[in-house]
Amino acid sequence: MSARTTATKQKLFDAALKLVGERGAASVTVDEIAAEAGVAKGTIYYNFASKDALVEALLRHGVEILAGRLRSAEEAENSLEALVDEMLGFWAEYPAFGQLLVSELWRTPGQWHGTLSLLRDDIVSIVRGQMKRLSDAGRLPEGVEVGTASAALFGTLLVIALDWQVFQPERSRAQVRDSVMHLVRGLGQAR
Amino acid sequence: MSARTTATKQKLFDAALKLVGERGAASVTVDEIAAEAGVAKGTIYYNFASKDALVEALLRHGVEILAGRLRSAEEAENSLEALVDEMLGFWAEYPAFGQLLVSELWRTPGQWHGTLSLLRDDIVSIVRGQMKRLSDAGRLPEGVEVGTASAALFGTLLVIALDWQVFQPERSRAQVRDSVMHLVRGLGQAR
DNA sequence: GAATTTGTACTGACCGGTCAGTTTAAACGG
DNA sequence: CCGTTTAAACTGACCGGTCAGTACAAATTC
Repeated sequence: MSARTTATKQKLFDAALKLVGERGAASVTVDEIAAEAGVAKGTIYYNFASKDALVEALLRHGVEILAGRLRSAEEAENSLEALVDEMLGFWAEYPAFGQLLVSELWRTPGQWHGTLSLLRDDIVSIVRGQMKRLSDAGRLPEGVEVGTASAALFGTLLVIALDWQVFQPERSRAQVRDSVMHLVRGLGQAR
Repeated sequence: MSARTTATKQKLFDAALKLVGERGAASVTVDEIAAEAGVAKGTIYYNFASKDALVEALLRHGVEILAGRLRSAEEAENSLEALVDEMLGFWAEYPAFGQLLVSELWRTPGQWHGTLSLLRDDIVSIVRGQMKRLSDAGRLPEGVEVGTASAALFGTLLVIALDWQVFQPERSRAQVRDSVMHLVRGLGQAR
């Protein structure tokens, strides 16, 4: 794939992410994405088979970035706090991706349900790794199951980030992070 | 409003909720809703000004039911646990409403953003009431703010319920409720 | 108390606009 | 050159919304 092609796809991802995140995949037109990206409509269809294929690639691309960052964060500091912090940072940086994900992830037989299930597992399994460490160290309250807890933590961080941006934008990222940390630390240090 | 009209609107709500929850408001057609409800398309436009107006009415209707239940639950047993249990029960009963809400609630300038902000406040303020009780009794960990925590709890319950239904349907409602309760009890009894 | 009017709820064929996707011929760039 | 991009016109299916007309029951009239 040439550098030129890569640049074009990146422009399309940026444009699509902005519009689709704001208004939903179904109500954004291909012409709008092309205009936002400063690219001819034909270019979209040269690079992607269809509108759906573009959105699916966007989903994969976003999750890839998130997963990469989480692994880096884990490498730098092997703790649940580091993971939470990195994740919150990601949502702050790509709020539109959070909106896209939250509105598609739990759609039962949606067109991207298969893809999204796999992508969700990518992220949740990283979180689960850290949870497992806590569990093995006996630092998880009894009655809390690792599988449920890691899925819940991922979902919770997602909605807290969205809620913060949409309904409580006056709060600083540090404030939100600290609030979440209190909860997570409480979890990690119970009993 | 006649009994006949009420029945028709109820059929329309049921049909719209099912389809819109599954596939999103934008990609469901008015003809489909009419067919699902066993009603002619014209009937929809006789009862509602537009497709958007139908969805907005649906949103209000759903939140009304939820808020009503939460207030009843509070009356029966004045505790955070009772609230959580009732809420989880509601999401279990109306999963499609959860899907609708989660995919529209955080859309920045969406067509229903104004309405949804108010509806969200209805629910969150009920939760906040219980949180405040805990806070006044000194049973909330320091550093946790009531406003943030109640919004977070509402969002968290929503996504946990959705995640359960979509990705972990093998878990029983009791299991999920108990997991959440562990977290909430932990919160309520800290320090 | 039969005939007629009125109001309300509902029907479904139809219209006009929108949008995904196609086509083509020409330009660009490495 | 060949892979990529452009610009613009075009197609056709689809969909929100309309509207003339139907159904029917309750009120009104004679």
